[in-house]
Amino acid sequence: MPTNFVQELQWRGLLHDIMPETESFLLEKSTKGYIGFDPTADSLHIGSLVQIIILMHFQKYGHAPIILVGGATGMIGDPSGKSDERNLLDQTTLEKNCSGIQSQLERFLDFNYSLPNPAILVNNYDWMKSYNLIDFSREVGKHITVNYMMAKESVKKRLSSEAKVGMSFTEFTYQLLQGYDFLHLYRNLDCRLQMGGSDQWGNITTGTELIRRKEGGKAYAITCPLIKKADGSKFGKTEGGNVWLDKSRTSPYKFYQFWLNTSDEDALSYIKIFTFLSKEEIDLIIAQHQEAPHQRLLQKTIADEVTTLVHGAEELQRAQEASQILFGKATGEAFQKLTPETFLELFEGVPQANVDRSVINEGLEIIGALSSLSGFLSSNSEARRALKENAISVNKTKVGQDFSIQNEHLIGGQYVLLQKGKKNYFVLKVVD
RNA sequence: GGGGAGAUACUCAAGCGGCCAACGAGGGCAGACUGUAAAUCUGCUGACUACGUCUUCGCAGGUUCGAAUCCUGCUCUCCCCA
Repeated sequence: MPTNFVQELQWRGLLHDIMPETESFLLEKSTKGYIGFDPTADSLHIGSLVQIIILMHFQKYGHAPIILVGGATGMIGDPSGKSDERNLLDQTTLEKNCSGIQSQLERFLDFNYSLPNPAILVNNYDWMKSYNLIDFSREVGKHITVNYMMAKESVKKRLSSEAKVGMSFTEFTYQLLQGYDFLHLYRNLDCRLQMGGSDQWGNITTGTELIRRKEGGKAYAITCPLIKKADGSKFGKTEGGNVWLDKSRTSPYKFYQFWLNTSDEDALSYIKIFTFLSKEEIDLIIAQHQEAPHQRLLQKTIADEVTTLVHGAEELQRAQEASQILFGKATGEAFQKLTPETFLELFEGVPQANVDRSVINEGLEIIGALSSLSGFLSSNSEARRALKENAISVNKTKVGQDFSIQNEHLIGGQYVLLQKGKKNYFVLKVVD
């Protein structure tokens, strides 16, 4: 059994790099630690979920987690892990994004002030906005040499020949701003620890260095590995793009499905990273999974746990029911018996288009229904192609090129389900 | 400022006057197989009123019966020197 925060991260595979003495420091007393979140969108995605979970563990072991929303640093753009210069975000977008992220985080961490270690949320725009260039140069710039900054991996990479474009001064300065954040939190909130993905190590150490030189203080750092998929592709992406935590961007059903589709290999590590199950429970599940891999107990457990964490038990149940209907035995006839209510719940978040009832009365050609009329597929050519490849189903039944949609195909007299392949759905809604 | 190289579809990358809607690779999509997985095999991957037609090879002109391919100008990128 892990007895402290660092051990917990360690057995879960969440520990990549740690500054010496960090573990003993955390054992000494309850402290504060922060992770920065980039407000590049108004919702967090599952990439950030790892960071959130780390903060949850952190709070669980009696420390106070600080969330720093990068309202100011978001305006600059972190060069870490990027080979191109980033686009700058404008201020209104940033404000909107910051507030979106804040409200999401409240779900995961306890902000209750009566606790000894409540979560705290800060936005670096608050102290950066009025910080002028002269002060910055004198207070921060003076203490860090360019030589030191150039030695960082994130900078080196951009200066080397493998980079396609040069690095702007703006991005070069980024590490100083992030370093200053740490200094600011150290001074004002007595924050002694910064955590983040392993790509942040350089930026974090600029902060600890700054604290050492300015204040003669000791600050600590922990990074976690970047989550990778066994096949090398990027974690957290699906055909539809990012997997978001906001249910209006990624429906709970899709979210559930994302985890359910995890490969066996990845699932072994994900269950430790993304669930709060104990080591004993996890070992048991893995053993059972290996007995009967086709049951996919491992994936189901992860999907259940994470969906509950992010969307709650009620949404999980719906996602499970939806999955049952879509991937269970229900096909063709059974499917067509659905009530419009259930149908709608199932396909909440699935793209929709309206069609006039008169069109259906005359019989709607499948090619038109797929492309020009609905926009499900981008062209008639693509529709023809898909039909030729036997990829199109209407109401879970495969159809060919000459199929046309009639009144009898309507579910509850109102809906038709179009489908390309196994996982791409589209709903046609008939309107009078 | 001087010299050199280059810009081709989602990405990389062939093609260097007609046989080019454009080799190949990657990616993506689909089908078979399966566990809603992985691996593997197969097909597709500019558009359309579709055995035909139309629009694409940085941008704008020109030469030619005919150009992604030749010429001129422009824009942008990279490399070397200062």
